[in-house]
Amino acid sequence: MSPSESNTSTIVKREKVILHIDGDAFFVGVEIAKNPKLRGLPVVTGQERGIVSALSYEAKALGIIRGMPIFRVKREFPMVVILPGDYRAYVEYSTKMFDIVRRYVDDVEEYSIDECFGELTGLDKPLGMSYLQIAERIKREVNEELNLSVSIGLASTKVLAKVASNWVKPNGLTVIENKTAADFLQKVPIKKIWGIGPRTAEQLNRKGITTAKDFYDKDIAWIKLILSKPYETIWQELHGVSIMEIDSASKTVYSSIQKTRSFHPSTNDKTFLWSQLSKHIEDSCRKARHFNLVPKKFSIFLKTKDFEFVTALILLPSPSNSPEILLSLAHVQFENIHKRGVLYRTTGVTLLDLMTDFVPQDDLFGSNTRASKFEIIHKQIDTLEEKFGKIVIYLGSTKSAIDHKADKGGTDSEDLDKNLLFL
DNA sequence: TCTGGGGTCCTAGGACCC
DNA sequence: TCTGGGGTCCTAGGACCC
Repeated sequence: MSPSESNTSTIVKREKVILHIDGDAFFVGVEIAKNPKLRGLPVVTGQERGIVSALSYEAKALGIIRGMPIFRVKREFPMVVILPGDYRAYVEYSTKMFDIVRRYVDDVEEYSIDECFGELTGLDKPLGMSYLQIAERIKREVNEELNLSVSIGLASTKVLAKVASNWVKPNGLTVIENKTAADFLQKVPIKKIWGIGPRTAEQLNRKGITTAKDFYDKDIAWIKLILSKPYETIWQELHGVSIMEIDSASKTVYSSIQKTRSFHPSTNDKTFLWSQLSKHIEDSCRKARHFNLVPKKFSIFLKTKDFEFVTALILLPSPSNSPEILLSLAHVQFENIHKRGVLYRTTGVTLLDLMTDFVPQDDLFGSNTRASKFEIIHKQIDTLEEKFGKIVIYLGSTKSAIDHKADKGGTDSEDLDKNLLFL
């Protein structure tokens, strides 16, 4: 190589090849894989939640939609098979699906339980297959080994790969080349593009942009002028310029931990609302301890019947994942934000500014000494709970939230009584 | 007392995703 | 989709500092 060549950074910008794989009606797909007799039947999951979480294509054809109350499904569509969610199995199948992709691809981003991206760029030569053949192999192996239907997209960017995998569903395999991207985008409503939600779609609609092609045809300067950075990225990606990297670092750290629950009917009952928050604080702290994370602050919120948020942000004097500490601070704020006569439908807690491996420093006022005692207790409780394989111990302030759940569950209430202990 | 210009850090809130 | 639960990222604006 001559000096001039090496100087002029002769990095040929090779187009990337990105694969996106998306499970078809994943939860229901797993249920069918577990029990093939269900194939071809209208099936929904979500029995335990009281609303439809996932549904088979046959169920969709009947007019059932996600979020529909289970009682309505029972009443209006008695032929439908209603199943409780089996999250363990979904995770298991998900892992197996990603493992199949990893047989061919090193760089895999697990985007959600039923979706991943894979970086195929340059793998055609070593694998001795075309990119399309690699995708076909992956698809066939998932189909045959897991009895699972998936749709795959192949394109030069993540955003286009998402468009592609969505193009033919279920059981599709679609390639979008940069040359033909515009033709595809003509038939895609702008709100269907990954990263463009209802707010931005509406804003764009008002400016006459209704299809992804309309957006594609705009000048980048125009995009910059009226939208923010993420939308510039989307525009570039639609044009085949890969900006978004495949993020294969496996996800073990969280930057926040959230627990929320809605209930029906909405209520103003202070004791009940507080016990819900109490449970959320306990559950979120438990999760934080499990991942060895400690929040520096946290927020509590109430959502009104009309979907209005009221939140309170609380700074911890010293980082802690002991619920007792958070509870005492949260209680004051709860008193502040709870308004008489307002009906609430949801409560929630978010742990924020999570630090890892926190070792409490002693301070002059001994507040950390207090925290340490709680920490010791919780460590012991966590060990105990792990041994029994289920949660056995809650604080007294949480009791009525648990009782409420038992009421709703009906048959579980005996079980719950036997295995729960309140401090 | 008033006047600049420019940098960093933090926060609240908005928007999005599955 | 009249709306479940769990997340992430970006940005405008304020505080504070030369």
